[in-house]
Amino acid sequence: MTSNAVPAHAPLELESFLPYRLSILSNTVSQSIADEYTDRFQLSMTEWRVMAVLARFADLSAREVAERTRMDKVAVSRALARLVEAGRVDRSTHDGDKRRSVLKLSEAGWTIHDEVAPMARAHERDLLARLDEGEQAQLKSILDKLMAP
Amino acid sequence: MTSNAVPAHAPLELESFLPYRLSILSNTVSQSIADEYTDRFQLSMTEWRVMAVLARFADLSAREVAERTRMDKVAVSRALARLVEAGRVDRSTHDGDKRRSVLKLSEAGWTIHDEVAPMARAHERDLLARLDEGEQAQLKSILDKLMAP
DNA sequence: ATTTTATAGTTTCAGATGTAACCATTTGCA
DNA sequence: TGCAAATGGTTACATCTGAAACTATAAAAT
Repeated sequence: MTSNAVPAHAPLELESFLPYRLSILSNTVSQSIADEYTDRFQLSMTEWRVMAVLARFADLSAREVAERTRMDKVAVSRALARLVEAGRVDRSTHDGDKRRSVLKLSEAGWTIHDEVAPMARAHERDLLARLDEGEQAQLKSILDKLMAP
Repeated sequence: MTSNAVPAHAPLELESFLPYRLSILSNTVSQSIADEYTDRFQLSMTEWRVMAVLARFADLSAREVAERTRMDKVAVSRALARLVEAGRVDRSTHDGDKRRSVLKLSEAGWTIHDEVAPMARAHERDLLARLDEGEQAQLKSILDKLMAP
């Protein structure tokens, strides 16, 4: 009497489940980049992200760094403490608002940045080399749509 | 004398840097799914991943679960400890090899699975709804290429 | 002006994570 | 056979992480 049967379970097919695939791909890529700088510069992935944002936008506050990196403000606070301690980021106080910090890469910070950034770009290039021109454009456009607010 | 100038720093443009975009997208998607089951079932993201794999492939060993989820074997061991403790996974010992465990979802595990899996699929559907048919096929094909070994 | 509310940032605590060391069992091979 | 190397899995440790509580300052409301 199969007409009364309990509906079969419907497990996710992880191999083709988009959130799962994105997670695997993202972790693989980020980790392989991080592997190149963590040992060499004693730099964590969160610290590098903060540095990359400060390289692009100077004089941000910690909150603005958190917004741009999409990291937790606590994580940013801790990453900054280490970066300032290591002399890689200069921190001062905002003129008109003593709560806000004003952050920028130091000389030493820029030196590290200028070594790590090309490595990161090389990884991106290697990854994109698996796609032809058209596919690269498609990917960009698709990510735009998936990430639209 | 600009011909002698030091080369300008070349910061990454994070907005368009692929590894960064993948990371943001992946975290946003996975987290929004997890938000729906963590509180309701006291289930962590790693635990859910283990359950999803065991739903699809029964009688795996812990090492096989680690392979399929791409999680660390320690993370798997701990997730399994909690799942077994909570009665969501049944663990026995392999007949011919006393080192290996044999894992499967329990009744209670299946009950939870059958609530969470449709939620996860709904999220994937909502995400893919931002793309037309052609784009969905392109994305699939592009991910295949980016994730090829 | 004074009080309330909001914001920037840090600290604390409790849980999660990865690496390395570890135990038990099995396999390979002398 | 017996012993070294490999494998499945857990434990210990040190680090990292997020939520909530906290401090200091600024903005808004009365």
